[in-house]
Amino acid sequence: MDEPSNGDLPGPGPASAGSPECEHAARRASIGARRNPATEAAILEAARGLLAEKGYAGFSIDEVARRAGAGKPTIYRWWPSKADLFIAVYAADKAAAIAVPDTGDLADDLVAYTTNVWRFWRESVPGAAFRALIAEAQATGSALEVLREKFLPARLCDLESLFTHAAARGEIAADDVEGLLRLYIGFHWFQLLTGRIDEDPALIARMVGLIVRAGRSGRPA
Amino acid sequence: MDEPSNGDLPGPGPASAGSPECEHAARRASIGARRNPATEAAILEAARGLLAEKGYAGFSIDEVARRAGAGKPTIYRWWPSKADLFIAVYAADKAAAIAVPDTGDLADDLVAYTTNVWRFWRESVPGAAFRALIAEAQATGSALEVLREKFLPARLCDLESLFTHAAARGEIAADDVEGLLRLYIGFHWFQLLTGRIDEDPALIARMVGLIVRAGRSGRPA
DNA sequence: CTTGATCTATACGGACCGTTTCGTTAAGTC
DNA sequence: GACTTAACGAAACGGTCCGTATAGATCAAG
Repeated sequence: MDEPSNGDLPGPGPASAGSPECEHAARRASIGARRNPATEAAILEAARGLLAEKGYAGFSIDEVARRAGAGKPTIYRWWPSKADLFIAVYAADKAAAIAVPDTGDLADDLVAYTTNVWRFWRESVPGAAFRALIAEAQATGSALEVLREKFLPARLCDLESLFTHAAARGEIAADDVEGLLRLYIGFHWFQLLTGRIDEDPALIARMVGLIVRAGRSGRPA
Repeated sequence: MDEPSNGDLPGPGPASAGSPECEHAARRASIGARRNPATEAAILEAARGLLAEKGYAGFSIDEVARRAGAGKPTIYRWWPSKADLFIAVYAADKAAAIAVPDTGDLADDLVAYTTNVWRFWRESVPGAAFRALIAEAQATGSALEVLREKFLPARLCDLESLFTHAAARGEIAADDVEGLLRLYIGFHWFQLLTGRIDEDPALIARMVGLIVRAGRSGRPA
């Protein structure tokens, strides 16, 4: 996640003294003129939990702020849009995420990889974050841009490497890599967006079979 | 559009309020214990216009009611959710919509059909309605159900007939029809949701080529 | 004439938005 | 040590939208 880090903030209010100070120790005050990691963690964790519980519909900045015990301005300072927050949540889990198999057989690799990704989407928060991001992208143009220019390329490179490796081995035609990739990604989206990522594993094998066949029959003889 | 009572104007607003001649829009009163077609048309037209202008983000029931000169309860009575309204808007235009080619060649048919559909999505409101419906389906579970159980099957049958006809001709294996259909629909969605339905027509031909090849190589020899 | 469904209009309580103000805290700088 | 700078939580702003409730008017059907 990139840091906006624009030093273009309106100055703090004029200083004055005197206040009731009998608060619990739980409050996370500023740690000075820099970002408080505890605050960031609390916000991301709150966003994560809220997304897991309520999904896209029930996701609000107000509620994230409440849960995190954070101020809304703090959230808006670093994640100017919901899309940014969704991406951050996705990225936080993505680290410990998905193994990219390389067995030397495209079909086997695709089945293994797809099974992993679907489980990742199904069993953890990022699936909800991904769906939310796509939905948000249909609402606001800036979210669409973020999705297309920033999120998508990063997400695709693993899958792309599967296809390019297969092309290097001669399993499929190099010219078809991009088309096959797009076809397969589309299938992923379709399943995710219609709530069908928990279907029969045999479906994965069948669809992978189609993809591989398409690529194989396009090889230069 | 039939104006049931535009001549005598039975007192707009409270009984004493005068100057009916100054009113530019005739108030649509009830026409009795049945649905007023003029009201329905006005609401759908307002929804259509609003969707075209503002897209999913700027779409609100309040604004539709304002534009249609209708009461919110009237809208909620017939279209309990936004999803229902989106579907109605889509269906209203779909009538005069998309020809289903049948040239006897699957690739030609798919290219022609896809070109038509993409133009339909691009140049008219239903594309926005479709995107909005998908987005809404990520937010609320009921919208997802409507999308999956009601909207999708109706939209898919045209495309499905292309594949089943091709299977009947022996162009592709009958077993692959459903998989190919899902693959191709997924591609459609991916392009639509990432704002790429205006890309190079050559893309369509290339992707259709992949699909047809996958089906062809799966035929029983 | 009564019943019942449909219409517009308005108001409601509540949630959320994105921003602003306020006073506090502490790191960085001189 | 004093001053500057920026991040912090809390609260409140005006505004929009939600979905529902209420009220009075209209008209078809029984």
